[in-house]
Amino acid sequence: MTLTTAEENYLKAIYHLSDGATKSVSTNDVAAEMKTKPASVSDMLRKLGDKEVIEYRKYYGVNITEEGKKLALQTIRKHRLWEVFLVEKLQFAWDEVHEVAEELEHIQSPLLIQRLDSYLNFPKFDPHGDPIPDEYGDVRARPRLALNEMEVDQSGQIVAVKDSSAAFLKYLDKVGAYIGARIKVLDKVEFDGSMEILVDQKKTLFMSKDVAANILAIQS
Amino acid sequence: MTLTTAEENYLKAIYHLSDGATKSVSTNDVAAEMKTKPASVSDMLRKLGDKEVIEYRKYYGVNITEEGKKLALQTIRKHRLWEVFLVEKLQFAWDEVHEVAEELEHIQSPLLIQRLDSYLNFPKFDPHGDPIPDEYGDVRARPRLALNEMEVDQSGQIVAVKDSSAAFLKYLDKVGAYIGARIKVLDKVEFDGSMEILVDQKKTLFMSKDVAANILAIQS
DNA sequence: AAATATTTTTAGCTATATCTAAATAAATAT
DNA sequence: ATATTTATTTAGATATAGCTAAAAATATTT
Repeated sequence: MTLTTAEENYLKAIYHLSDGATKSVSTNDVAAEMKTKPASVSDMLRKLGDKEVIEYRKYYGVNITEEGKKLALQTIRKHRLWEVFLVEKLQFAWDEVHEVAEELEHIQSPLLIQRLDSYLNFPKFDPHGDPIPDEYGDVRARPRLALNEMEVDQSGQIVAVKDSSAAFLKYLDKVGAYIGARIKVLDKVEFDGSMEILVDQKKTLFMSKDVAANILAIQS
Repeated sequence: MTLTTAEENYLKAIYHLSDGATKSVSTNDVAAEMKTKPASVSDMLRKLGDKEVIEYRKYYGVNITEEGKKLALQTIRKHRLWEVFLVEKLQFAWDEVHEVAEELEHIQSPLLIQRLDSYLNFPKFDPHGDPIPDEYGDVRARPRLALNEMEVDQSGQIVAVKDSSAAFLKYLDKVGAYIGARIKVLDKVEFDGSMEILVDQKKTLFMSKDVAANILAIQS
């Protein structure tokens, strides 16, 4: 099953709106997400239904099929790998990558994606901390938890931030925390919830509970 | 002036067919190059004429304009930079890059190309030895000459091969010659035209006139 | 210079992806 | 349970990019 660029974009939107293929999605929601008119969406849903990537019952919204989920995850995989490339290799900022990745994700070449993945050292998360599905569409999305929820002696890796304001990112950069950093909780003060964190097995970092609550990590 | 992907491809074809904007090009030639029908080409020529990237006189073929030349060179620049990326960074083979680069060249992001250029260290030639235009469309295509036309003590850089058969490429690889290699002519035997070449200031290479005639270099 | 051949264009059709306006189905309120 | 509102679909346009078949212009032969 091959999809056009437009179909791929719609399918991706439906996948996102359906919260990873669980709930069903309305025509209006898709129109809002895609910034098109409901009439255009109806048309596209019929097409995607014919291709059996969604289950479409007129007037009752759509559910993504297993096949559709697989295709959507492939597109998401490509998008996120390109984001990693743009940030790590071409020095793009977090907020500059989305639009370009939106174009790059539609390049058709399995070899290209395979090689890119390898070149980037098989990253598991994109620069925003979102997980990158593997080539079979599996997302090994280990549950993310805020740093303040971790216990003393637990180790993990920073994968995202809740607050992505310039001020907060600047602060993180200054203290040497970053997406991908390996961390370990050295101490947790019961009184105010502030924490002592070991970063990359060398730097020690003190942070308030407020800061810790805005940093997301996976346990390892 | 912005062009669609299809328009960009036609313009590139016209640029190539017109031998770098000199001669005029017929509808049939464009149709052959683009693998479409002359009727489709007529339509497209009218559009490109309206956008003033070509000068179109019905029944008399087209000439590319200065504006069109600039745009075509930008597309060519992007194509060739991506080819360098695919070969140097993602280990693609020479003959695997064209189709993917054909897709990548249409990504619209000046920043992306600027950064890619810098990341690749401002290459002047693509993996086939074709020159990469700069961001103003200037092609500093220093004249290429066959190795056997160079004189003793002259230095240069290998930029292309005439014979790109697998056998010849294999041979070159084996003896340590490659696109981009810096070379110097150490000796030239008058009797049979065979040559002694210094490669990258370390390896010395003996080659027959036949081989030398199939290697293209620029002088430095 | 007229006839023939070739090239190019036009006219009309198809498919994708969008739109607006009108019609219809479903959901909500009275 | 009927009326009203909201959501969705259908019908009929538009633009791009392709096609075939027929018409027209140019080029080549005789």
